[in-house]
Formats: sequence, C-alpha cells, structure tokens
Amino acid sequence: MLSPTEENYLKVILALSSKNEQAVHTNAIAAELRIAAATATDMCKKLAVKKLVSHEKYKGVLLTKTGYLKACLIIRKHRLWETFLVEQLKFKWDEVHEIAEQLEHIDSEELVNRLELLLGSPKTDPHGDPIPDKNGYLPPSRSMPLAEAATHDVHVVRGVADQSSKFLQLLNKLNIGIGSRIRIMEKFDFDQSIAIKVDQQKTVHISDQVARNIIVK
Amino acid sequence: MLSPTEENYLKVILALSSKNEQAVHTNAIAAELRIAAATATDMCKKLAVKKLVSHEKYKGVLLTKTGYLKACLIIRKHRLWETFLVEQLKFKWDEVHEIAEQLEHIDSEELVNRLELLLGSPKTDPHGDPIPDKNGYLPPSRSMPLAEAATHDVHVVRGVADQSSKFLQLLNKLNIGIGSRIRIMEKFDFDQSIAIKVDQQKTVHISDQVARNIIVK
DNA sequence: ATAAAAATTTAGACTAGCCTAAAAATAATT
DNA sequence: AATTATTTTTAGGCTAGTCTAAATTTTTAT
Ligand SMILES: [Mn+2]
Ligand SMILES: [Mn+2]
Ligand SMILES: [Mn+2]
Ligand SMILES: [Mn+2]
Repeated sequence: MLSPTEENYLKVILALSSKNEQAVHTNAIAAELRIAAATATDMCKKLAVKKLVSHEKYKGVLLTKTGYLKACLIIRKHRLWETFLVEQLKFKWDEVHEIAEQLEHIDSEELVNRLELLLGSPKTDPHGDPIPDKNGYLPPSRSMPLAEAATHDVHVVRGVADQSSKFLQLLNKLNIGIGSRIRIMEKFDFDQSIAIKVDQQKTVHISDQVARNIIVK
Repeated sequence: MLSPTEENYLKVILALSSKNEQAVHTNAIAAELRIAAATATDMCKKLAVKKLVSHEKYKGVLLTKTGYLKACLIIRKHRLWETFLVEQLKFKWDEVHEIAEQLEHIDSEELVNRLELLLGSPKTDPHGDPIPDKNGYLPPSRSMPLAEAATHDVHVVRGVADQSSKFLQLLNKLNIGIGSRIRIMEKFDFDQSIAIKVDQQKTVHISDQVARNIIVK
C-alpha cells in the first residue's frame, strides 16, 4: 500500500516523463511538488527500494512497469472524480482539481469502478484528458498545442495543458471550452500571438502563452 | 486545519461521551482506536492545547464547544458519504463504513454541501443515524423505551433504564448492547411481549418488562 | 583544460503519530 | 487503614516526511 505522498510522487514523475522521454530530474520533481530538492532525492531513493522507479545517481528517475501502472491508476481516480464533481455536483471545470487531489487517494478499487459505472464510463475528464481504464491503460492522445496548428484551419479543442484556475477562468471569459471550434485567422510573427474565431463568434486575439496551453486535434 | 488523526480522535470522543455524559477516559479512546494508552494520553494533551477538549489529568477529556462542532461536522460528512455510497453507487449498508472512514476526511465544505443537495438532503444515513446539518446541528434524538417504539421499524439501542446486573446479564445473553439495532417484528397484546430481531439475527421473544428497560432512538 | 556555476546528494535536525516500559495516581480489597 | 490491583501518565525511542546547510558531482564557460 502506498501513502498519499508516495502516490503524489509517482503522479508527478509520470507527468514530467511524458513531456520528455528522458529520466526525470529530482529537482524537477521538487519544483513541481514545491518541496526542497533534498526531500525529493530522499523519496526517490525510497521509491527505488520499492521498485517503483529506477534511480541513477545524479541522473534522475524512471518509472518501472509497476510504478507506471500505479501512476496510471491514480490518474484514473483523479479524472473520474473530477468528472463526478462536474457532471453530478455541478462544479465548474476550474473548481475541481484541488478536491480531486484529495479524492484520488481514497483506497477502494470497488469504489472507483462503481463511480465509473455511475458516470457511464466517460472517456475523458472535464479538461479533455483521457481516463485510463481499470487496467490502467491510458490511450495515447495525438494532439497538439493550438500554437502549432495550421492557420486558416478549424481545430477542435481537446484539452488544456495548464489546469490552473487562472488559466481556465481566462478560457471561460473567451468562451473556449472542450469541444470549441477554433479557426486560426492570422499569426503574428512579432510575438507569436494569434487571432482566432471561437465557434464563429467575433475574432479575438490571444497570446502565444495561451495558444501553447490549448490542446487541439 | 485538523489532520485525519485528530479528526478521528474527536469523533471517537464524541461517540464515547454521548453514551455516558461523563468525561471520556483516555483508555476508552485507546481501546476504540486500537492504539496504546500512552498514545491516546499524548494526543489528548495536544487536543487540549488546541482547545478542542478539556483534559483533567487521570480523569479524562470532554469536548469543548469547538471540539463538539468539529466532531459533528465530521459525522455529517461520514453519514452523507455513506448515503451516497448506498443510494448512488448501490453498495450494501454493511459495505460502506470503511470507505466513509476515508471520505469523511476530505476537506471541502462546498463538496459536502453539494453532496447533500444531490442526495436530496437526507435526514438519516443507511444505518438510521441522523445526519447533522451544515451548521453541525445534530438533531436531539429523543429516545424512548423499546416498548413504546413503532412495530416493523429498526431502533438503535441507546441505553438502559434498569442498571441492575441481573438485567444487564440478560441483555448480554440476548446479544443486546449499546448500539444494537432492533427491529420489532410483532407485538402481542395479551402480555405486551414483543418479537424482535437483534442485528439481523434470528427472531427472539422478550417480555414487556425487558422492552420497557431498553432505551432506543 | 581548468575554473566557476549549477544540480544533486549527504548529513543532521525537526514534528506528527505511533510504540514499550517504568512511574505515579486512583480504585478496589482485605 | 493498609495493601494490592488497575488506570493513567511520563520517559524514551522509532519511522515518515519534511527542512537547511554542507559536500559532491556534473555541466558550462572561460
Ligand atoms: Mn486535475
Ligand atoms: Mn483533469
Ligand atoms: Mn459508518
Ligand atoms: Mn452510518
């Protein structure tokens, strides 16, 4: 049995390793969890003893098969709970993350499986992220940031890279959500900002930073 | 903010103090939580520093106003989650307690209030126990002798009117104790005797004199 | 290639929550 | 009332998870 703390480490290591396939540096983990570097190093050694990661000194850690599976199952719980909070309890999509951070550590397979059933086995969470199945299988999503998408084409919003409420509230203001159709009108080389039309409304202008955090397919 | 451990102590102290109005002995807490007596003493001192209980050395602890309120709000969460598990996730009433022991520590007022709404503001949990409102108000369970309780309903044993060992030994034989759940199957007008089921065991027959001395809610 | 800078690990310390064993206070017996 | 038994507290120690400061290794820049 893993403690909530250990589970959080696994989750962070999975998130960081899916960006760049390399070993995850202990400092990156520390930054993400807002703890001291020494603390992260210490825990990585413990996770290595438990065979959840492999740890090469001064290089970083990689999830083992077991560690990866555990991480996926926590992601599964997190995303199913988020879906429950939005679908059943009518929370907004920017209000659910912190609560799901707690709920994901509730230890009951039966509970999460029944929750999935209650929700009608959703494929994605309120942020467009795929929900792993009960075996921990996480479907590969081939999508890209809006910033890299082709001009003039229409792209369907599939998710967000940044899950912070600040960002999500900005998207609310722009009427951008999962499923929104965005046409890129023009790109401005000067600052990489882009002009877009959301669902055929009037054209708005967004920064590169926003465009990089909107995931489309 | 209270840790899950501290919350569990408060809950146990409330449960033990509602049986007998006296101060709760540290040993009773230790027994209930299955921890060493020394550990309970230690925590009681810490809770006293936080003004959640008053602690008189060698006498025991009593919840303060604040401590009582906190305890009631944990009970509220526990019972609402149990209701959710049974009503929405179709768990059986005997399967939900352990999971609710975890869920009751999730920290979000908004969550529990919305959960209450989703469930239609139930008055009691799957075990018939009352659910405190959002102010922590736990409706006063006006208790009565089993002899006066309604037929077919389930009643929770809250105490005894006769404290004699002869009576208590009879209750032991009948497997009736504080917290036992008694369903009244039938009342016989001839001698006011009644047929009951104790905790879903087989039906037994008790005299009016016994029924008048069992206090239920 | 060496020196400086940055990243990482090690060392030592702290708190929460638990333990056992010993001491002290209270309750029960004689 | 004195002795014995029971309950409760104190004392000291352990692990998980955190920290800061110092040492070490790796990377970068001269
Ligand atoms: Mn989230
Ligand atoms: Mn999400
Ligand atoms: Mn329960
Ligand atoms: Mn209950």
